Amino acid sequence: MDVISSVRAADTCLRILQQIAFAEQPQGVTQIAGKVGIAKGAVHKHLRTLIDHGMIVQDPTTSLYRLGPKIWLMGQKAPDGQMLSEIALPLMQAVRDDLGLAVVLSVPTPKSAFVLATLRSNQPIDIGVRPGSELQLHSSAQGKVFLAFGPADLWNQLQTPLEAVTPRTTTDVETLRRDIDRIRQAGYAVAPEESLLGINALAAPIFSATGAMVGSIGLIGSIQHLSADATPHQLKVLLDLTEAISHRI
Amino acid sequence: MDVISSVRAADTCLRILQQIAFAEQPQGVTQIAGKVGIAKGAVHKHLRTLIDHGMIVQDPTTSLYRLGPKIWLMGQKAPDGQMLSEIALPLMQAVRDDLGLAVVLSVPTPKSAFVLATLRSNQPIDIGVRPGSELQLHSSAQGKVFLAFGPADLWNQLQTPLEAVTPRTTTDVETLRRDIDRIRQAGYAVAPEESLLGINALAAPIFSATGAMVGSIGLIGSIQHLSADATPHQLKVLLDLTEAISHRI
DNA sequence: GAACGTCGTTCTCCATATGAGAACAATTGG
DNA sequence: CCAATTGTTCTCATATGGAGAACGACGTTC
Repeated sequence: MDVISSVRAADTCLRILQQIAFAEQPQGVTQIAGKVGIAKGAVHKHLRTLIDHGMIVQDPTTSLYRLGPKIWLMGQKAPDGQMLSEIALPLMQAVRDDLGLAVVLSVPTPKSAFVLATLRSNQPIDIGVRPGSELQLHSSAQGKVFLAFGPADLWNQLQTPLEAVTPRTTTDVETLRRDIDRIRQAGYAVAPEESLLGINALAAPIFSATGAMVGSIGLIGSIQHLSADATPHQLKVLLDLTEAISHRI
Repeated sequence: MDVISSVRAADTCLRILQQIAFAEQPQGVTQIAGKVGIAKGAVHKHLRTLIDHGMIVQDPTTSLYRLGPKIWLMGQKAPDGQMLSEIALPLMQAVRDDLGLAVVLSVPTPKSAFVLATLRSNQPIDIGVRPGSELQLHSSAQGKVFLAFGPADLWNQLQTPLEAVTPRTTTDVETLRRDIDRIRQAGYAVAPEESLLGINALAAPIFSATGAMVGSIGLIGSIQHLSADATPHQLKVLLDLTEAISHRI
């Protein structure tokens, strides 16, 4: 029962680490145990391990846990993020100001689209995506971009049956495949209300100099501002943006 | 035999992650297995787990492993590093240019002094410390600063018997205790040839606004440039630096 | 101030996940 | 073409991780 396995305890450890990393505030043992779904005692052992490595620290007064210095240094050494978001963010900003839509930068993981940086829309009712979120491959515009332009084995990572996140999510594999083919031809993806009713997304890929897909930009907006058929202006701005970023990498 | 335990597999996982993070180049399975000291097969399982979480990525062409985007984002969210090194680095730079010695910023972990950032000396033969290194508490100037000014339980974390890194390392606990007392009074530590023969270090603590010790600055140089009795000028520059940093946190 | 609720921490114990080691597959270089 | 590297997968005995309960330390409430 070991076949093609990963390490359970390590998985738990990383889930705990993520929980702490992407929480708004320092977390307590009970809180973490609840979210990760394992016993308090076990979580405590993991936290001790993480502390021993300097990955997290425990506030001496509140006894809550937060990220430690080693994580920061490791982050400095991660190659892609730095470049992508230093190059991409200024350009994204211009697009957000032009269109008034939320702009999202994400990169592919083996099973999702990982949100690296976001700019919230500047509308009164603003829409945003939390950095650190992972968007499903089949129910988001950025995910579908990755399926269309990413490595072939991404397709195999798809969890079937496809989860119906909303009534408008594509759950039929064959339909999805045709959608992906269309996206590959068009060079961009739309996902009207596939992740959340009332919300639409438009996304296009970013390529490195070697031609490999390294990420994507997504525009997010309510169906009022971003219809299922994107306006030519929105499309042009998006594709100009992704091309500009691709060009500078 | 569980008592006061941590999680072995998680420990292994984090050691592997560090190995990848602080290596100069992308690492292969065999290389990692060698350095971490566990079987290749086991390492492979851990790497798969880390990939599943987006912590690392495997280069498709070379099949080597390097840090992934999630680490970068987590690094952005780590609170202390950002502040410390944004505030400290410019001030450190001035000191390096003034004295020509290597300047090291480190923070305490439960069992070591963790090197966050360094400026190498600008001499022809330059001396430096790798960021990500962990200096022992008893055999380095910065470690002794932490013992003197840090939380009391750091002292209990000391591995006895004390390892004799060099012939001049203090290995007697009582001698070390007296040394620490002296450091606490003087406000700075020296560690002539205690880590490496021919090399001396001078260090002083950084305090937060609440009076807690949050890190230290170390000056590193050959015994020619930095003698066991530091010059008044060197001492003044160091203490001015740590005070300036403490003041701005 | 006593009884309560909640927190972080520690303990015991058993099903089981883990890591050693060997074998396999896939490259690479001589 | 063989030899010597890699990265990957497999099997299996045994160490180990997680459930659950109990503990000690706070803070709150009546």
